[in-house]
Parts: sequence; C-alpha cells; structure tokens
Amino acid sequence: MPNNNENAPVDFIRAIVNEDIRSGKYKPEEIRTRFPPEPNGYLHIGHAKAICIDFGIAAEYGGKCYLRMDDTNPGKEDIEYVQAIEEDVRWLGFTWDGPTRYASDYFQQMYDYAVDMIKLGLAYVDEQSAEEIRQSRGSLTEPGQPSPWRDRSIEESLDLFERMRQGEFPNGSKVLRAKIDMNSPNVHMRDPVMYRILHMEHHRTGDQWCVYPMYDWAHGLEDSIEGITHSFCTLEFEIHRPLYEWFLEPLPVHKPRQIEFSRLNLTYTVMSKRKLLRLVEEGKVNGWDDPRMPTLCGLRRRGYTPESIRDFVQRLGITKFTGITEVEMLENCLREDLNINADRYMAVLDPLKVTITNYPERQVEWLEALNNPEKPELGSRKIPFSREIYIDRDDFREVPPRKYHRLSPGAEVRLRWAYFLTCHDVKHDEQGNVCELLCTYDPETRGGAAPDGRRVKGTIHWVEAGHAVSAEVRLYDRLFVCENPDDCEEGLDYMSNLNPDSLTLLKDCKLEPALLELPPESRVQFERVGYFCSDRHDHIPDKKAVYNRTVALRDSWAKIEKKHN
RNA sequence: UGCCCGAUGGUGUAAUGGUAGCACAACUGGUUCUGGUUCAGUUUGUCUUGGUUCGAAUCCAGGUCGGGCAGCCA
Repeated sequence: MPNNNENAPVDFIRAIVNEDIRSGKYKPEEIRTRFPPEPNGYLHIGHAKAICIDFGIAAEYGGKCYLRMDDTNPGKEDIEYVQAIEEDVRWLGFTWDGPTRYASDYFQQMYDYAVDMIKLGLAYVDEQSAEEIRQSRGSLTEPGQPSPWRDRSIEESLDLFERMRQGEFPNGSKVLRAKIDMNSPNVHMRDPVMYRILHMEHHRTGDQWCVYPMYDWAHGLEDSIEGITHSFCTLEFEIHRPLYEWFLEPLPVHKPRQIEFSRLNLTYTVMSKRKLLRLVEEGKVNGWDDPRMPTLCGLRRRGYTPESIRDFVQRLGITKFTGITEVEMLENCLREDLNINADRYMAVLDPLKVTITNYPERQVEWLEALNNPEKPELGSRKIPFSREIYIDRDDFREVPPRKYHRLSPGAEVRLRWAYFLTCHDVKHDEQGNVCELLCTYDPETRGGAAPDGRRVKGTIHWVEAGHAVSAEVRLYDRLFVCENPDDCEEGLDYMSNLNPDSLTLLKDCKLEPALLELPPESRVQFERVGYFCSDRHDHIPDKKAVYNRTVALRDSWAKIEKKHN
C-alpha cells in the first residue's frame, strides 16, 4: 500500500491537481496518471521517485494510474525488461490499473493521426539523410534551414508515407517531419522527426511495422489515448512541452497536461542507465541486482524495504530544483523501519574464541533472548550457552584505549542475554596475535542482571561455539569514494572514483543457529553490528547461510575513537 | 554568445505579502542489558542590487550563479 501522506505538505504538483479539481476541470476520481518506462533497462531509485509520484497522486485522489511500456524503439527494448519492471513496481508496493499497457498497442492510431497531420499540412515526408537534417537544423545560436522537401504537396507526402509503411524504402532514406518553425529558438521545434524507417523486429508487434514513431510524437498521443489528465516527467522534458502541446493541439483528442519535476540525485551514487550498465559490463559489480547498485532489485537484495524507499521519497518532496540528496537520508529511513521491524540475532563476524574456565565442561544451557526489544510482544527465543563461545575480535583489547567499555584483561563485561564475564588470561599464536581468551563467568548473573546491583560498562554479543553456524557475510559499503562520482581529475571519469573496499567478503562468521533456518530475504539485526538480509539467491535454509549487510548500526564509539586519534 | 528552467542552514524541503518551520547531517548532555533505540538541547539559512509596500523568502526590474536543450534515443 502507498504511504499515507495526508500530513505531507502540498507540493507544486499536487497544488496544480488541486486547482484542476477546484475549478471543476476534473473530478477527483477522474485523475489519471501513468508510469511510462522504456523497457530497455532496470529501474533504479530515481524511478522510485517517479513511481511514488505517479501512483501516489492518483491514489490520493481516488483516480487511476497505469503502467505503460514506452516501447517505440525496437532496437533497444526487450521483453526481459518488461518483466523486471513489472516485478520492481509490484515489489515497491504499487498496483497499476488494468493490464500493463504498451505504446506499441497504439501504433495504428498514431499512424492514422500522422496521416491527419499530413492532411492538415502540418507534416511532410523528408528525403534528406540524417546527416543533412542535422546540418540544416542550425545550432543553439543559429536558425535552421528548411528542407528542400518541406513544401512538397500533401498528396505526395501522403503517398510517400503510405509507401514508407509498406516497406518500399530502406532504413534512413525518408522520415516524416512535423512542419513547425525552422527559426524557433527551441531546437526541438525545428521540424522534428515524427517517424523513422526501421526494418526491425519489435518485441510485441513483430514485423508488422517498419516505421516507428519518435518520442515527442508518440508520448503525448499515448497519454491522450489513455485519458491521462496529468503527465508527470522529469525536468529534461521541460523543453519538449511546447512540442507535446503542439502535436495534440490540431487533433480532436483529449489534452493531458505535462508537468515536470527534478529527478533524484544521490550522493555517492550514479544514476544513469548508461553508467550503471558500464559497471555491470566491466564487472565492477556482480550484475544489475548487486547489492551495491541503486537499482530497485539491487536495493532489494541489499535488504532495503519498500516501505523505507516510499518513506524516503515522501520526505524528499517535489520541486524543480536540481540538487543532490544525501544518501544518509535514505539510510535513516531504512534504519527507522528496520529498528522497529527487524528481529534481533547475535552474530560474530570476526570470531575470537573464549573459554570460560569456571563453566562446567560439556554443559549446555538455553537462555532466553528477546526477539525485538522495540516490540517485546514479539516474544523471545532460546539461545545456547556453554564453556566455549566466540566474541568479536573488536570487542577485546589487550591494552584498552580511554573510554573503552568492552573486554580487556581484568575487565568485566556483560554477555548479552547471558552472564557477566571477566577476562583473566590471553593466549597468543606464534605471530603474537591474540588467539584465545580465558575468562570466568559469574553464575549469579544469569540472564544478564547482577543481584548485588553492580554495574558493568559494556555489553557484548557472542555465539556459543558448539552450535554456531559458519556463514558467509558480505559487508557492503558505498560504491564510490566521493559524493559526486562525476567530480574527477582531467581525463578521468566516474570509474576512477570507485571505492575499492565497497565489498568485504567474510567467509567464517559465526551465527546463532536460528539464522540458518530463516528463508532468503529475511531482514534482521545482528545485535550491535548492523542490519543484514539473507541473500536472495545464495542463502539456502538449513544448508548454507549467506547474509548481506544492509546498513551498519550507528557507531558512536567509532566516532569517539577516531576523535582521540 | 540563443532559448527554457531554477536559486531558503552542510543536505532535502516548508512558509503563496505578516514570528523563516520541519527532516536528515553535525555537535552537547540524560536514559539504556545493543556505544543501537530514545529523550532534552545546541550550531548553521532567504544568491545579489535596486524598486513596490506600513511590512518582501514571497511581487517587479537588472545582475550573478547553477541545470537543461542542437538523436532518425527516451
């Protein structure tokens, strides 16, 4: 379900829709929007903003939102993307009205309207080459030159256009052009191409067509045919709006209104399909759903919740200002959601063995641990405890720095949900590295509370050795080292700003047993460490545990330590 | 040196002629069986110059800065 944004401020788009309702132009339930992706790539978080706006606004008014594949270029599009897009939209939590629609379903109508445009003297068949058209379009500061075919008769254009469709001419030999104004300061108005010849199989219409409509001609008609009332798109289409309106104006059709908003930019992220594609092709990431990718399938695999993404988009707001949003805001939405909803478990990422010398050998007891302290009503589980456990290497220091609250020789800490523990001896390997701790526990502190009221400064997590599940854990970090990956030295590009440490593979982590049983895509908190998600593809319940780090917990100790160095 | 669009703390935004507010980030401190969460608090802002007005972030004019546009891509 979409977010409930009744309390959200009214942005300029909603203000326009409100006004159209107030003035009586539309009734609330008549509001129609659409999300119109081209099926030539995967959806990313930038699309999520558009999706939330398109679907969200329609839902708020009781209107409808359609999902429409803008498949007017058979050379780039593929059925594979259609399915991926549908899945991503559904995953984000939205349901489109009716079946998925396709621009290609309207090819015949578009063709008929194009014939009408020729009859109205508003379009003509041009026989110049692509290069000639480019040359004669002029420049940003110079006007264009009219095509020698611009003033040919309506009859001739009609005949030629029909024969273009029949397949009489090769690719690139002719185009249908709108007759607008070669002197327009807006270059898109300098007789834009409406149809090009493409002898090419289309993923839906097969070889039925060999002329395909261009975006500007097609898109407004698609909106019009579907009865779209408000057609939302990003800012780069702003300059196309006069064309959008010019094409619809002379035709006896419904006139939607195009409204542009700024696209989403995120720090430490690239968003263009081209740039993402290169990351995939050059093997910098492992596919489109690599958890470091800003694609929806990547975020999903990383462990992001649809709710947190919707919440994020709502908090973003909608404006026409091109800025860059800090990725911390997204992460905050995620943590807020997961803090409430993710069950807690214990996991030791970098194991250090601890032997509890005063604990009976071969004894195992099962201690109770809350599943989620934020929601005690969710109950508890039993976790094993014995003489041998693992703790995280980072939770022990032979020489503790100032303000260090964890384990060190002679110090007492609490083992989460278990006992107080005191370190008495440290074993080293030949290289001098700490390899085992000899500790004692206080049997009176079972469950973690001291009957005598004494306090410990630190609580650390642990996993019992005998029942521990060995697991692979993937620690993901930001993909780029700087806020704007495109900021780089002369001659270099964003690839030079890739973070070499964006993935750390941990092969021998120790997890509490329950983590092996969870199904793929389970979102949990490893206590004191971060939020993790069992991998969609590689985690196999009861056989193989593979967890991805979604986002680390905030770490104020790391800040203190950094400050003191 | 064309046209279109934009400019409010570090970031994203609200205020539609009347007290510049919210969220994120940062920083202090309290609470805490997660150095998590939470709570209390602090720092930081209307691009600029004029004009209109009792009063301007808001309206007008000039400037500055930023984004977009010359595919038979979308």
